[in-house]
Amino acid sequence: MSTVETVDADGGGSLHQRILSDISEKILSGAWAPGHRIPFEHELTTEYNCSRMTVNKALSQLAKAGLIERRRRSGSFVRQPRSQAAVLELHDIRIEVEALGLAYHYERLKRLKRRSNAEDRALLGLSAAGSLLWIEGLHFAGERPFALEQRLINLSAVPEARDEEFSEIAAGPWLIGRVPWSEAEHRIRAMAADESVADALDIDPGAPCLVVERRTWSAEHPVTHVRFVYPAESHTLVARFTPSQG
Amino acid sequence: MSTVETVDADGGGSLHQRILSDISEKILSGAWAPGHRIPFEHELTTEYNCSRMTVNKALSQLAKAGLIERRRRSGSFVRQPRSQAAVLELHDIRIEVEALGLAYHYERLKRLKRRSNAEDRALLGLSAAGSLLWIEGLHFAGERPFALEQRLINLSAVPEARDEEFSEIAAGPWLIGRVPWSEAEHRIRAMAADESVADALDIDPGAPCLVVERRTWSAEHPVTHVRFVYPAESHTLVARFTPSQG
DNA sequence: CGTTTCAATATGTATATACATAATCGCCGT
DNA sequence: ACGGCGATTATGTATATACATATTGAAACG
Repeated sequence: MSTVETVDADGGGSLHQRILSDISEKILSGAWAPGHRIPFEHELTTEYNCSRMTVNKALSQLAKAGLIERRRRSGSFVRQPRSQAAVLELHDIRIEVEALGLAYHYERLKRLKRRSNAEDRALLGLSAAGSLLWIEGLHFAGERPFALEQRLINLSAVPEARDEEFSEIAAGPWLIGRVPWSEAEHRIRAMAADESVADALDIDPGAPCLVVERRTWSAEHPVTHVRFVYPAESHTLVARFTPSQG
Repeated sequence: MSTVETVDADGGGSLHQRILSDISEKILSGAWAPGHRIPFEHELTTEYNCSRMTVNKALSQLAKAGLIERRRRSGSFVRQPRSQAAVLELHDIRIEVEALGLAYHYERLKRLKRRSNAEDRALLGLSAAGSLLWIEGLHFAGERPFALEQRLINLSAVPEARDEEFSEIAAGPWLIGRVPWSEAEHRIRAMAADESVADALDIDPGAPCLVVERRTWSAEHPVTHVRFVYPAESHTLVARFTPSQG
């Protein structure tokens, strides 16, 4: 018979995900040491009561990620470990500037309340529409622009922000004092300044800039997405690493 | 009829690989700009004359790598920051490139043994003079330069490197297999490409680049200082954080 | 006029199947 | 004892199919 039983239906994630995380867990916890042969595909097929394709996809992904190594006719093996983990502080621009011995001040450029569009939702990681706050501001070191800030605030998560003008105080410090964040993600890249950025930062269009974008969650709720644009000369990020176990 | 026609049989790689690399290429070359909707699965199915599963697997992998974003009912789109989703790990460029479905290869440009000068010692954090190795090489994604590597190796800490040519293997993987590192420091910034960098990476002078510098120690001894220069489009760093206690 | 409902559509995930390919094991003949 | 060769086995890659799910756009409704 050719009926397809869809097994899923558990509250959690997909079977694919479960296999992935189960095996990753065993490897990262050390339960399966490097060199250990993990069960054959057909054994996992039995264990998870699923097809070989499903197991195969999960194992292929682990192989691509470098966690395991696959050998025909022999099976799949736990690879020698790589290290990871970063420590890079949530940077407060005021502190950075003052550490340079310069006077800090902040200036709001724009403030706009509106309903979220698809792009906003992608940036914030929102699933449903809702209202949000869009804020643009400039951080100064002495008389020179130091960084441009462009920020989205999810008003469903932080309704109090609706009444804030953010004309004197930057949204970052304001949020930190109010919303306990549980997680953040940074994306760091280089970019050429476009017209409006160049104008705000008082640099030439096309000049290289460092862009740091941060998304913050509080208990699973997206809170804010902020983009800092620094002229290339004004900023270097520093991060220190130590290898995680062996 | 239920016969399965195996189409493969071309001298090159698999169909999966071909789809992956075709699309990666179009995106990295800029032919498909951010926001552009790439063809629907069923269209690619026709173009490559294959099943939806095959296309789906390739697109899913690109989504995981961060190159595209998939939206139900709407299609798949080129993402804003051309990125790959590897966390700011000890980044192995080969793995990054291969995750995009592109062929990786490395090419050594220069190799020089010399006594350290003041600048070298500053970069490595050395107090006394000594001999070191200066290596410059290019990492390729397909035919396109992906990153320029400039490296100093402290020969007092790694004397075995004296006899290595590093013409085929990059120094990174070589060192990892040999020297247990205990600490590393990263500096990240943006920079305009100068003449020589632009020439090596095949971009315009003045184009924005992301620069990642890493200094590595092994038991208090400086081992190596390496600088990776990425064209702005080819790379985004991603880092995740959770607050250290509260 | 706004809202609710519903069908169409594209992706997400799973199944069963088929055949290719690489590596290994064991048999066999010299 | 040794070298070669074929059978076995595990993974690699593709097909066709089935149904779930999210989102959009248009029709129906109050």
